[in-house]
Amino acid sequence: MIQEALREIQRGTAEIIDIERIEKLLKAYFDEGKTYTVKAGFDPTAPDLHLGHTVLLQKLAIFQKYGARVQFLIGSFTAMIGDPTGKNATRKVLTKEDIVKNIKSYTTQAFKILDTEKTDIVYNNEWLDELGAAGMLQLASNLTVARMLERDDFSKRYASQTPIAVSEFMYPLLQGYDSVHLASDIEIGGTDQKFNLLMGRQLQKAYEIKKQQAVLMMPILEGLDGVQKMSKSLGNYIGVTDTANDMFGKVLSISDELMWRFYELLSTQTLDEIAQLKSGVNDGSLHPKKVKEALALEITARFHSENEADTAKEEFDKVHAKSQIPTDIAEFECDGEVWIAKALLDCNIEPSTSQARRDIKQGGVKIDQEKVTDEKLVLTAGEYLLQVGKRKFAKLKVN
RNA sequence: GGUGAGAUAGUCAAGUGGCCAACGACGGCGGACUGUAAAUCCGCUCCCUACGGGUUCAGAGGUUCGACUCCUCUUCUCACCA
Repeated sequence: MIQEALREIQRGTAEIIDIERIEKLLKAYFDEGKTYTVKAGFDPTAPDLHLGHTVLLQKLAIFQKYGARVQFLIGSFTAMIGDPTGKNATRKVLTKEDIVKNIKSYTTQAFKILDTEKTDIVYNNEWLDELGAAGMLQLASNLTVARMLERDDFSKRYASQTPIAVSEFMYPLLQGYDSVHLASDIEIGGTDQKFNLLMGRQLQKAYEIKKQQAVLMMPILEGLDGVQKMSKSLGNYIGVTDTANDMFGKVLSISDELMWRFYELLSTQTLDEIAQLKSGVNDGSLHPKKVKEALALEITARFHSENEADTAKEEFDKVHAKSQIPTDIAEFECDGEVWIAKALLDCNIEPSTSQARRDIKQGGVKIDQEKVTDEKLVLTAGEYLLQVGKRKFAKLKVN
């Protein structure tokens, strides 16, 4: 029983520090029904979650299955500093209003995966506000500058002459202090959080709370490009609130290599099943596209419904496999005669008339399925279906 | 506080008086090929109803027929010293 739980917990992890402790906690749960706490911090800087976040959430859900109470920590205080992790520039600081606004949409999305009953939402400003300057100084005395600069992202930024604000140095300390206050048994986060997560262990020791959290790190999910981490600012993300169509299409657009990564980190298929799929693709008995479709269906169904996922697939096949026109197309209207380049701009499918001209020149623009060759074309009254490239569509009615 | 180096398009990075809307790389976009994949190949990549015009090289002034390139001040970054 414990072994099985451990296996599930270890799945897809990048690194676990102090696995013995996790084992003990599980044992206490199975033997005596004792619960324990797992902390995970979330930064309410953006209102939307994407699949990268759900990797963590799914792991938390596994823990809940095996007796954990999740401490869903909202970095309401630390958000005002801005976590430097993975950023190459100082993050802009949010106002309290922004944060409150983000939190609500954030938690509703998270509870699509987490068990509400076994989750405590906590805000770190509750205890960090109290800390005060003296508390801060005491906290800061636990860390040397040299050690701080060992951190990968700090040293990189330093080397590339990107500014680092002193306030950013406080971030790992405060995050670590959260673990002291909450007396967490386990904390999970991405590998990029290693420094911060370990700080929790170190501070728990320094503050003598008689326990040191185990640390579990998940790999960082790559974005659609397969290279950089999934993030909103890079625009390579699949959002939890994306429409079923978008979600399905986005999953299908990832590379075959990346697909296995997504399987490992996002699918609920067992590792054995995944291995089977993999060998099937390798010996040619399974088409990789079929496997990718199955993944896209699974993920889409998780955030919408199976019906919607199926519809998304049909829609997708219609548009791309048979190159027909999608069902839902944004519609626009305008008066009088319009120059084609301007029309494309007004319909938001081209960023400028210059770009529109270029695309026309290169044969990338179609009206009612017909390639446009004349870049001076003027649209007179009537209805048109405009298309740029393969995926940008718009309907325009000229009055 | 002192001294020195630096700031160029989405990013990195050339350019040190006219040949610069600015080499190159990456990214992005369009096309071919496909499985809306990846890889590869071709083209494009500031804006403007365009064989022309307008606005760009941190910001503000100045020198010059002419400045991304020279001078002055300002802002920001980095290094060394204190």
